[in-house]
Amino acid sequence: MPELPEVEVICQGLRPHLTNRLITGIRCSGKPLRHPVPHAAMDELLCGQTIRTVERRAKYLLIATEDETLLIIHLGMTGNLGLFPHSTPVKVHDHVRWQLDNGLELRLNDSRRFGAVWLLPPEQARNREIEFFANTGPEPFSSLCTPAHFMALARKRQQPIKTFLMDSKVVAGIGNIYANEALMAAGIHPTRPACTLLEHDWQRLIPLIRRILTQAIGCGGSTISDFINASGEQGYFQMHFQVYGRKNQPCHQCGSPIEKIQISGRATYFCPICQQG
DNA sequence: ATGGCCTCCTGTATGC
DNA sequence: TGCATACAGGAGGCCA
Repeated sequence: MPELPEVEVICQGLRPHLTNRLITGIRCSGKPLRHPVPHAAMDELLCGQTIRTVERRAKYLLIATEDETLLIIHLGMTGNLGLFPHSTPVKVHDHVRWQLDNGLELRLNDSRRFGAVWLLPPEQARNREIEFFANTGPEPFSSLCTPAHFMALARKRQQPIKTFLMDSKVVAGIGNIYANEALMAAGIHPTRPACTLLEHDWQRLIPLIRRILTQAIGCGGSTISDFINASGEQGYFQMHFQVYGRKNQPCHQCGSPIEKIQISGRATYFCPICQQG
């Protein structure tokens, strides 16, 4: 899926096109995504509303209207959002289309249908951190992301640090790619038990997580197979991967072959020489 | 409470 | 070429 950088790139790309646009109609394929698409609720609460803000929280895109109704979109593994003229032929896996008053429509295309769409009425939307994001950890860039935060949650966690970083209850937005890359940058072995990281480890790791996410956003995200931004352009951060997808290729730091293992069922890449910490 | 496994679904790559 | 199998950016549920 799009991880935090890819959702941020889509969010920034869509914002100028969606802000102050009127939603005039909603079309659905009828196929469920992760959950049934709330078509009727969107017809009732979203149609005729003007979009005021477009934001990101974790890997979710948040689109709020003038009366503070909140449309929440998650892209799962293969979800893509793009703007197209109404007349553009609908593609296979175009599951939701939000029609706008300027002849364009926002289309959610998702072949695997692991994505999801929710609609929160104004009251719930105002309390979204409690109503919807109660189990979502702080943003990586938030001042809440301190060594103390991570150490408190990791205190009894024997699980691998990589799995811990990917736990959205711990910190939002870090998926498989950026967990791999951040641990490489910090020289930390991905299987190291989370509870064994000391304060100075977190003091090093947290800024590296932020740096990598920032660089990825600056590159327009990472395009592995099918990620494209809202304008249909690819991202280029994959050119900067140090470990992800580089099994048996030489480490850019020391030249030894990058190894690939499974951790909690997820592909994990690391340099056995550079990541002994 | 913790951690590992499985599932949702489709497309693509790989191997026989 | 054709078919079977493995694997892929997420995340939540279930079970030990």
